[in-house]
Amino acid sequence: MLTLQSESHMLSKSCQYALRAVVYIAEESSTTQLVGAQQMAESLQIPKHFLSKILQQLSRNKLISSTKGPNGGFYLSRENEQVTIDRIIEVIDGPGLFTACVLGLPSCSSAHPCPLHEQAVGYRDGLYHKLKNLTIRELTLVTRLEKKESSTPK
Amino acid sequence: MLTLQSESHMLSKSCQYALRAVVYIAEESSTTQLVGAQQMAESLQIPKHFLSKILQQLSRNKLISSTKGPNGGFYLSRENEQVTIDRIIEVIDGPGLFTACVLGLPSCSSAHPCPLHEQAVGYRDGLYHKLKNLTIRELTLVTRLEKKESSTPK
DNA sequence: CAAATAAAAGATATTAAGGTCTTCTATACT
DNA sequence: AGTATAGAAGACCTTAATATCTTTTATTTG
Repeated sequence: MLTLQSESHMLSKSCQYALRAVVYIAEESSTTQLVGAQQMAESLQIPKHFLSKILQQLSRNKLISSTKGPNGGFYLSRENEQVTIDRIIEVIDGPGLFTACVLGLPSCSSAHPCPLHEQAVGYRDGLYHKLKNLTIRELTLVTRLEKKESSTPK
Repeated sequence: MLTLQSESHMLSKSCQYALRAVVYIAEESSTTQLVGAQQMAESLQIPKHFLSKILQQLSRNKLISSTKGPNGGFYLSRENEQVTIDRIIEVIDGPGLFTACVLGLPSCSSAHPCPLHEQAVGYRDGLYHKLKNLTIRELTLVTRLEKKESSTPK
């Protein structure tokens, strides 16, 4: 474990940033009060310009909304709030995570499964199904609920 | 989806190679007939020297065995056959995949869950449990079974 | 013991992800 | 209209993963 080590993390850093940013936008912004990339980068401890790129990409793909100029920033439209988490992952990391073979075999499929196919697919499809039905808005509600619970004295 | 794209794959390429190699060794080698890195690289279509490094790392960590010299190569000892798949992933990619937060938050835990914690942990732990109880030997048996099934005429 | 073989080791190259900086453009407000 | 603000865009740099090449060491076999 000296030289070789990838620290595989399932989602790329870009994608992790994207998800954290979207949650932040959902929580901190409203149609009257937008949230800037600057502020977001500081609060989330993400390099500003790198975050900007990610936000732009999400914006271009209509997953979040933005306005330029003074008091500009990012926010979620009604439509954006219904965007599901799998879409964000798909836009940033591509569809590979939920479709590609765990062993990277192009020929692997349910008809010609690799040795790990069955083990992996169950896990993957389950998560995919949840994420496909989990909207940005719902995700923040979950968070608020969890926060409330964890602040309850035991 | 133009410039930014990570093609996240859950397991690093090194790790995918490692798993494919281990399966290959389990299937093709015996205590009398070892399998060389050369042959393995050709059969599995993996860069030879890169594969060698991975095999060395597995060998150093006692997950596979090797002997040098003519007719040398890699094989699985009795102990190696009982090695579980999670160990291979751990040695190559580190323990992160099964412990780190999906969003990359260091503070995330079941006590202080991130918004995706519950969604991710259930499936992750499920897969981990399976891999932790799946030995190299068992994995090849699964493969053989699947091959047999897929060769059965419908 | 010499020659051949094959893994081990390590230096080096390539590529892609991650991160930074500068310039440009749209918008709001005076 | 002019100026300040903040996102958009793109060039550029750094680091880590991936890949290649060369040398060394251990082992077998004649």
